Amino acid sequence: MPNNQFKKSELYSFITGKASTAIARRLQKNFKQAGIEITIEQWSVLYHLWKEDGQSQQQLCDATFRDKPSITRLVDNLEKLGLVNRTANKNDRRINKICLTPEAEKLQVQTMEVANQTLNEALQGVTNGQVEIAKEVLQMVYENLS
Amino acid sequence: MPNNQFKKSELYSFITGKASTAIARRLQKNFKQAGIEITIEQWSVLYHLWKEDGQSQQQLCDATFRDKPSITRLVDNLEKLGLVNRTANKNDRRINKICLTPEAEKLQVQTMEVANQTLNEALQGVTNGQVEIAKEVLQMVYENLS
DNA sequence: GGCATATAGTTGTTTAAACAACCATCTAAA
DNA sequence: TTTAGATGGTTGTTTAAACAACTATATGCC
Repeated sequence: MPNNQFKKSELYSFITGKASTAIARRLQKNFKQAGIEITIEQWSVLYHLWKEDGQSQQQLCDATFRDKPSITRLVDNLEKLGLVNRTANKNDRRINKICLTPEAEKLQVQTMEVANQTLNEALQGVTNGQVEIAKEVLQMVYENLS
Repeated sequence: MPNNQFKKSELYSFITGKASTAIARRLQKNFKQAGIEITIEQWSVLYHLWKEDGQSQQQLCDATFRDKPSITRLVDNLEKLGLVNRTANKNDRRINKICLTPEAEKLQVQTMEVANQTLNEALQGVTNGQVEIAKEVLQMVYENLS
């Protein structure tokens, strides 16, 4: 196992994900400074609805890598905020279709700008090549464990 | 801003940290399978106490990248589990010295083995060189945002 | 010594994650 | 057609994160 020596020394920072925690905190802070009053978890759901509106909760589970109870409650809170609506699917009454409100549509441009800016802050001084490799590694980790 | 094009396409996965979430879940699962009944957050505190016992809560905040209330409650729970003790520092009564119990010492070898195994699962098929670069990128992200 | 300020830690509240248990609806097979 | 199993979603409970407000102790300055 040739990787072992190296892997051990990297154990802690890989497992705890300090970098992604740092990005998440900074994004939340930048949202707040921009007067955007949503959590990053709520934003991650909206992000996928902006890509494709009207998805089911199960589809949102797969897209956001969260379990069903988590999505139930995130949708609950987004509904309370007036950002999405649940409507029953007519063919299959088990399924909730989650749709964006006009209010949520308005947030898209603004939040994506903040998110891009945050990522630029995070990746300052990192080359495209390095980011490309980091992305590949993180993708492989994700696939190895899925 | 030459990186912009690339960065945008990576926005979501970088921000949400799917890889570190996946590692954390797998580690928790592997702990459970090994009959180890602690959370990964509790483990992360123990990890730093195994490195250096008797640290203050503030030192644990810095080491684990958590805020003071989080450490207060993690230490509360570790104390309830009989894994650490709080003792007052004699020179400065504001400071709690957090010390491992013999019970916690026993967990070290076992949990580090599970953590290493988990990391090997996660990094299967990834070369040392790639991991090295990923580590550098994540470290730079962390420093950029700290 | 007395007071402002900094530092260490705690408590309250909201949001979310993980996991188990649960209900409702659909599907497929006997 | 009825029944078993699968699928979509909800609820309950514990643990943790984030943030603000707070208490207690220490330090430095007048």
